[in-house]
Amino acid sequence: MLRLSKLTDYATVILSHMAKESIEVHSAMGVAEVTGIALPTVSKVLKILVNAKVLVSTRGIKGGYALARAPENISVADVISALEGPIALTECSISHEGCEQASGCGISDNWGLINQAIRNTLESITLADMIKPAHVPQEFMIPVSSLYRPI
Amino acid sequence: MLRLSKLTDYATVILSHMAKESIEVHSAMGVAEVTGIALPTVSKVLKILVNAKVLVSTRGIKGGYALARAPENISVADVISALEGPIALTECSISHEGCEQASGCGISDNWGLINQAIRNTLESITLADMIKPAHVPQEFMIPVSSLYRPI
DNA sequence: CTAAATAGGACTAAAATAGTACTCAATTAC
DNA sequence: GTAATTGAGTACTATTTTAGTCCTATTTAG
Repeated sequence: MLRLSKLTDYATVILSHMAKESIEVHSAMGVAEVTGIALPTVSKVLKILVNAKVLVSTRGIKGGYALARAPENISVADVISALEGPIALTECSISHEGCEQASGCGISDNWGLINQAIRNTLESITLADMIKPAHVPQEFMIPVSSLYRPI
Repeated sequence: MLRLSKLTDYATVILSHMAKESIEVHSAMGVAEVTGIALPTVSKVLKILVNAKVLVSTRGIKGGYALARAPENISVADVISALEGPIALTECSISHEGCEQASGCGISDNWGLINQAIRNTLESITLADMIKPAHVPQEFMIPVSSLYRPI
């Protein structure tokens, strides 16, 4: 299904919540209560997001988590790659190691193209967009195939 | 990593091979030999592709598999959805069942938008494109975010 | 010093995926 | 008509990945 892991899904829910609220610092427990996600799981996700520099944390009795930058500057791609690593559909887009196909394959460049297209899409959408009510435009992308035609 | 399953990867390799060869009918064994993928696995993938109507098969002593239509008319999206089901990043893009977030969520419409963008990308690329040498254009998509701005 | 909060890592259980094997059905060559 | 060849369908097992939990530091306000 080309689907994201649950943790990534949680991450978007958590970040949307944090972006919507005006308060700056959120404790893991607070987030857990609002989102309904179990505390240990929330905690895990928050830690990962700090490592990925999407959030910043402060420890201690008044500590908690806050967005590392404005919602306009946090892309969906940031969130996904924080939780799932580099955005690449196929193994060979990351490394060719152990790919017996290597020589005869010839499609890996094309995968690179596809990955790039998807990465662009995901980088174009920010947390700020996610918390706005969506309006779905009729046509919102140029088909990539048009670019394969002779320049 | 947002990555595809191995079977989907195999499917693209197999289909590329079939699209490149001028002969029309390929036996499972032949494909296995050329691609280096184990026969039972090739066989499994081929059967799935027949069910998804990407391939057609004929049984009997001269039987085998052939593309159901021209490579120009088989998209990467066809292949992915054959192997992995509908292209949707999040569970709630397919069904809202059992989503406690339901009321307060408000981001599911935005996920729908993202999914649509990715689906468009994948539908734009065909098997014919995959077997061509890639040339990577500098800029090949309009950023989706530009469409969030007031119409 | 103590309470409240995050950091980091280890561990377990559950689910998805990959891969294989086996039996049935169809077609063709002879 | 029969045997050989090829795909169809299904079921099973092993492996890998993911999810979720818990425990033990570390930091800081008061």
